[in-house]
Amino acid sequence: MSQNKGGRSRSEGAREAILAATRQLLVERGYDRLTIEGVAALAGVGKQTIYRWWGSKSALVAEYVTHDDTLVADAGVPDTGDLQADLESWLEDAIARSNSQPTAGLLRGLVAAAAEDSSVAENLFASLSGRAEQALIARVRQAKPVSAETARITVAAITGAIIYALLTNRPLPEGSAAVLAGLIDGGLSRE
Amino acid sequence: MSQNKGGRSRSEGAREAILAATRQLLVERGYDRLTIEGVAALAGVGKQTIYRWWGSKSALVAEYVTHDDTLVADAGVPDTGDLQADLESWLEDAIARSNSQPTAGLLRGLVAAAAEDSSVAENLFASLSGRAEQALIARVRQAKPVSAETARITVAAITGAIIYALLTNRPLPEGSAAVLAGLIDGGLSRE
Amino acid sequence: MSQNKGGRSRSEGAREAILAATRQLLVERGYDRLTIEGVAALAGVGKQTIYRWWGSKSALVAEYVTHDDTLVADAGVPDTGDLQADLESWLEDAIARSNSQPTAGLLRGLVAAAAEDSSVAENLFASLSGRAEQALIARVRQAKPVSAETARITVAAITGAIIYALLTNRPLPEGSAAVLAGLIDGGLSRE
Amino acid sequence: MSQNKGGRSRSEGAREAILAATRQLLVERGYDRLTIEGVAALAGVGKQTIYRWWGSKSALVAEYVTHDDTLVADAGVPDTGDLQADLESWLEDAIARSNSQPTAGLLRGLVAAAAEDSSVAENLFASLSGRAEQALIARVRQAKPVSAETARITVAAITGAIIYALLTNRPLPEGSAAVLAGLIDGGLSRE
DNA sequence: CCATAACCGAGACGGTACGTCTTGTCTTGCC
DNA sequence: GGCAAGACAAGACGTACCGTCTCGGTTATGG
Repeated sequence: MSQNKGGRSRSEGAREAILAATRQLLVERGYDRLTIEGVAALAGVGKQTIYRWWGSKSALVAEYVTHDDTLVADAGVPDTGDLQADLESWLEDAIARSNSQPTAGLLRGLVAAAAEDSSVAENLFASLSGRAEQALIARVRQAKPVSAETARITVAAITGAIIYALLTNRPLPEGSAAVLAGLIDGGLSRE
Repeated sequence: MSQNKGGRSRSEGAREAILAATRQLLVERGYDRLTIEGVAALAGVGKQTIYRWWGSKSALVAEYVTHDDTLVADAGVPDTGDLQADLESWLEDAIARSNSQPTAGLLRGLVAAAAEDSSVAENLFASLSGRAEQALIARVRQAKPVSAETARITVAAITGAIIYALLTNRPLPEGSAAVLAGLIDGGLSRE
Repeated sequence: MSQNKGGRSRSEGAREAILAATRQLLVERGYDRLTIEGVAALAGVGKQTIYRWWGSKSALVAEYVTHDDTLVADAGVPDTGDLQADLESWLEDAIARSNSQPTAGLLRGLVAAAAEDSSVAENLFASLSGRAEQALIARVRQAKPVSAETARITVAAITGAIIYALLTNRPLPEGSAAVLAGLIDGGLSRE
Repeated sequence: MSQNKGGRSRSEGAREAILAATRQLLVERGYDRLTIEGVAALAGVGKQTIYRWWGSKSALVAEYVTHDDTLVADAGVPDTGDLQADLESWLEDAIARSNSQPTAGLLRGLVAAAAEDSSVAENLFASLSGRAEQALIARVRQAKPVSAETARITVAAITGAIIYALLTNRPLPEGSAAVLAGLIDGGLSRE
């Protein structure tokens, strides 16, 4: 039932080998020095198999992004009743993850890919911050009487701080989670 | 004294034509579809003239970034005594600039370049937010009794919000400047 | 059995187009102004297709030489019993061929190629005079009691006279075939 | 008096350094891998100095040829009264010279240059065999009642045999001088 | 149970761009 | 004005990948 008429089924092994090779080369070489030929060779696969199912480098990266669960290990924001503490612990985790190699290099490659190709951007942010973003926004609005838009901008500032640190190669220091959490808690209280 | 020993002097006209062509192609095609051959052809210049002085695509973009004054038209933060109002008007301007075409496309290309190459990142953020960043940090610390590090993180959150909006193709809405300015004013008052 | 393992077979059409383009450009521009890019463009072929199979300009010319049958239209020396007459008619033909355009220009190009690259020399002389040389030597030794070496030198003198005329741009005049044939017949009778 | 108006005279040192460098590179790399830049660098000279006086690679080689006396060390054919013996000793010398390194490589380069460029051919053969050719022709006609044309063709055969050996990388063996001399003596006696 | 059809690895194809090398011209400053 | 130095526009070099197109071979139905 997986295909219309006769014919061999798509190879799941090839698909996984390709996505794994994509990840490895993205880490090792970055987005624009990532080549389809390199992926094919590393995955032990013909180029045509890649072009058959993905069609372009960006489509490949776009799918890789939604497929790798380790990028957003824990999307859920804890709820102990203390917004400040919950935000802080979630941020602590997110910042630590974005600072550790090889994740940092991988993320930089993905940001490059997102900047070059809007479909990658779509998937990256849906997957990376998207789920967390919704949770964060809901959590914030639960505690503070603010509009959805205001909450969204606020959350963008937090996510943006992490990306900005990544791009400028200046990792966020120890107490950053507290500062950023305080930004929300204090900043929004006035509205 | 224009050069050490014998030999023709470097052509200033060629240098300017190359940087102008770099800008144009960055806007039109983005960073990874920007080619040295394309720049050379558009600038009416031999490829060797580019490689003699820059050596790589990223070096070319890195210099373009520091050379283009229109990227950071007004780096100075106004000082009327009212921090909230000053931040808001400065942000209004910065957000408007990052939203207008073709600047938005150009910035996306530059973010891609920065993500791929750390020397571009260095120059881009030194030039783009660097000067403003220092001014903002100083301004904030003048009004609030916070550490330099805290101020830096806070400013990163604001800058990051703009970049995040750019990357996700979701322009910041009207009232964003006020929200972001309020973030600082309210968020830091608790420290 | 057209190839070892998987993969598309070599294109015979491309191979022929490349050799034809080589010939045309050799005639039009000579050996050192013959470019691989020019051959590729004229043949409607990617450069890599040339480099895949030949690897250098000289290898290309070397194969062209063994491939073009018109260079040595008739390698056979007639045998009417009269050595002098047979040599003369064979020489008449060879000289006429080397004097006619565009063959003369082509031969000059090939001599240049042979002088630059010993593998071209190998193939050129194997193909051009090689077969004829063996026939001539055999024919001479059949009529005259001389050593193989002596016969070889004598034949080299005849071939050399034609090449020398070509190089110096001084075509051999009418009666040359008779003079050269007489050289053998008379010159060797003394041994 | 060496120039029209004011200004520095042409540097004889530069001229000689250039021709010496031309010779060296011709031996080391052959004609088509000889570059003007290489000559300029080796001679310690600006490129313009070469272009000012010669204008092209072939002109440079063409002048080098007429300038190097070692190419035709002894142009005179001895005259002891015995034509066969005189020819033989002259040929012995010529063959030995064409077989010895680095002269052989140099000659191959020059033949390549001659095949590519008719002005080089002109000078090469005027210089190389020209003087000797006239002497040989005169000497032969003094002994044999043949036309100038016949003598010229005969001499071409001898010169050609040496060039042919050079091009095919098959050095003429020991007794070759005698065979070639005999060719003339015997071959022409019938006329 | 075997023909048909879509998959697979491999790799040649026509192309584009790479970064380097050389050409012939043109400054530049010293002699 | 000659000269060494060297920047310039142009364009070929040989290599790396692009995305497409065969090749032979391998699963999978479905007639």
